Amino acid sequence: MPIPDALSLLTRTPLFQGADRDTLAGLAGPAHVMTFGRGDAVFRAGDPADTLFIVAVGSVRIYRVGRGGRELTLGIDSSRQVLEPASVLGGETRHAAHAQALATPTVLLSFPADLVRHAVQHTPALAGAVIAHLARRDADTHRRLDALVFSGVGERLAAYLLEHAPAPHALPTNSDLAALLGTVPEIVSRKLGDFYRLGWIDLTRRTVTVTDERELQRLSEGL
Amino acid sequence: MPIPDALSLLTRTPLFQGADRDTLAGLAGPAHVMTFGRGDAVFRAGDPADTLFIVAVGSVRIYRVGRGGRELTLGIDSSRQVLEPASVLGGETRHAAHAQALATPTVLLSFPADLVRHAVQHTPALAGAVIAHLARRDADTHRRLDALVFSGVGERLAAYLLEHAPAPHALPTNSDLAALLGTVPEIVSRKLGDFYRLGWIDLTRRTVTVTDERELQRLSEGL
DNA sequence: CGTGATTTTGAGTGTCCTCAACATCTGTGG
DNA sequence: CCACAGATGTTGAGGACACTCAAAATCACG
Repeated sequence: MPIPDALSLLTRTPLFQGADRDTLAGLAGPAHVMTFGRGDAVFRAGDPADTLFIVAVGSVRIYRVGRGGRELTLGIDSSRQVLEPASVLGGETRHAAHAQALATPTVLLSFPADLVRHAVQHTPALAGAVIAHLARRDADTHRRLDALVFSGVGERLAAYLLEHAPAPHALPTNSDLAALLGTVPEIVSRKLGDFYRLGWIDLTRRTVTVTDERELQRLSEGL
Repeated sequence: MPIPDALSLLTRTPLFQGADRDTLAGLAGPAHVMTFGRGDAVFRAGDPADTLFIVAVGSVRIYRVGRGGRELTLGIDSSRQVLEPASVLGGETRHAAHAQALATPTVLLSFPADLVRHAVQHTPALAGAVIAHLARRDADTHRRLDALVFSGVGERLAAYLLEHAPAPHALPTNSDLAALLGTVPEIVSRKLGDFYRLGWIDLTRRTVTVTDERELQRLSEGL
């Protein structure tokens, strides 16, 4: 499990494409390496957002908690992704969501937020990459909004399967899927069962494969 | 109905705070003035996103259309707001949503997107303002996401009333409210009726006032 | 004062959620 | 290799909520 050094990770981080080596080297200096185990909290909503984390190894789930402990996953960041860039790079002082390591080990590099903000300010190419990245996130989130308003769990699950299971795919737990789709585990179970009975997916030992892409497509688009 | 000249509008546009006068003057040159009436389409989803619009007079609704013609309002931009900054400033080539003028007249200034992008690239203070703005939008949209997942129409309507009607407030039509809250007009009507009967709001000739802030607050937080 | 849009209300339906019981899987230690 | 415990998955029943369709009432405006 090699832990890449800060500089080589930075140069391969999509968000930082376009920054010259010197700028990145200046950031790499004060970097810290942090290691987490599955389930560990990286930060919690309300914590000061004074650190920028980049995933080196493993992955991290960003989520919010609602009434009754129900969770909504906002995103999952794996290698070379930046956690909650909006909170840290826009001047937010506190995190708006929780972050939790998904794998053991999950290795993160941490950078002082003000240093990163400074580098972004003074490196036009970097600023451009950050803007493009935030814009893309904005578009994604809006797509998710209208999926929640305009379609049901069936549609959203079908879309998930089409995206992840053209080839055999190891399903997350029903709880994880539910948090991703904005529902509860029982409903995920029922819908998966429905799809299986309809012959649209194959499902053995938590491995799914889409077998009738056409029908799932039809469903995900709402008939 | 004075139409401000492009430069003075630009200098007072929040998104462009921090740019020096010369930069803005360079943008103001190629600006066009466009006038719309209530209901006119400014652009539609799928249109090329090669123009940046800033509202000078009136307001513009950004929305998406789902199955059965149901609409979801993503945002309403009024004076000095920039329309769909994410599409135009992040390198998107097409608009992801529709935009429609809400008032007669609605006056917009239009700027070539590549010019604006260029200015943003080369003016660090501008880039910083754009990043902060996009980050704020990101946070807002995530708040909306979890409101949709974790709470019902009643909660969302209560939150709307608390935000807009501490003082008497002219209600939009039920259809408009429904598009804002992610539901249908009939439900808005019923919920407003409930609140009225409970004595939580006063409602005369489409003007609402919150009369029992405490109860609405309780509801909007889910008991 | 009439016409078209909007609001209100009723009735019926479907989806999702909750709670609870039961089944299955996974990994551990005997 | 088996037995067990805890986690996860499945299924049933009941209820809450939002949506649809349709009719009636009200409003806005010329």
